[in-house]
Amino acid sequence: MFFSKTCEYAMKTMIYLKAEHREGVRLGLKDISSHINSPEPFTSKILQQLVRYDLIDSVRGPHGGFSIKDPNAQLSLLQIVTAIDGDGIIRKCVLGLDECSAEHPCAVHDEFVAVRDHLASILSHTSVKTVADGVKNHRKVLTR
Amino acid sequence: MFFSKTCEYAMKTMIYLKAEHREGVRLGLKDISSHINSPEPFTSKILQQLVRYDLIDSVRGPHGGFSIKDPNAQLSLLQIVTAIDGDGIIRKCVLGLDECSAEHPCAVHDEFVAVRDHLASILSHTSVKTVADGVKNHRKVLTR
DNA sequence: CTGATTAAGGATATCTTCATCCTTTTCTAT
DNA sequence: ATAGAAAAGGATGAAGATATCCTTAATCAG
Repeated sequence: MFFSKTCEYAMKTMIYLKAEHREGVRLGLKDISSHINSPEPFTSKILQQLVRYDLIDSVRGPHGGFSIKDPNAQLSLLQIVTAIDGDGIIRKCVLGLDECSAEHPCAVHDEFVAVRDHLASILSHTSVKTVADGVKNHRKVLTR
Repeated sequence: MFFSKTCEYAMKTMIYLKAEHREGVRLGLKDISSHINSPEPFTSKILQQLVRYDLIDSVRGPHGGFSIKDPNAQLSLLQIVTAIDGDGIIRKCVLGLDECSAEHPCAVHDEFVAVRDHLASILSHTSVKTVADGVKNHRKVLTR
């Protein structure tokens, strides 16, 4: 409910690719969608988006597949979310007003600034690596 | 982005009705939708929902219109949100998993529990009355 | 070079959300 | 009683999100 289905699958994909990452190894569409429990053709489109956003690499043909673009870069959940859903959840007024700020606040602005800052902080401070480590250790899951 | 358009309009409607409330006075569809900047026919449907959820009263005919059901009851934003959007934003897994809990956590469960609790707390502790007072004082707005 | 494999791309289908329109019902004032 | 006003209800339309399918392009193994 926080994020679009596309964004959910994108996050799970990135976490899975990170958790399973090994130098020179690529993971195929079937592998990915089965492990994150997502519809194959739809996941294919999302993988294309992630390639265009330079978050992952792709190679066609036998032993082709997908791998995270820069395994050493520090990637946050916020980067994935903003690439797919945009920054609306962080920036847009809760009541849908075009102009809403501390100077010109909507009826509930003051009540929600803290929640949105909290969300933004969690998103920007949570790295895909950290989350992927939890999955590798089998303490956290991507399905069920 | 947090809430559906329907829910945004519903919240603005409830806040407006509360702010303008006077004993025995009703506000019409045109009045409401113009003051909260929402499409009239769509707002009409939402008003019907709010009547069914017992959040507002309606009267037909000349001098008919809408008014909040129980002006003395303490109504929170959470009650409006759950009536319209359900409790998904509070309860559903951020990654869309059916089973996700502290015992069986998804990859990002631990990172998001605090944010969701924060949101739930704000929603349940913010009363429509408090928010409507800000609008009455012209410190907060419902349009632009 | 050829065939098998896998991702990319384009067209299309389905579902939900957002939105409008028209008719019916109810209520008030005269 | 009747006419006008206003909400209720039902049918429908438009747009976006979600999802699928089929063809094309790239890559690799033999």
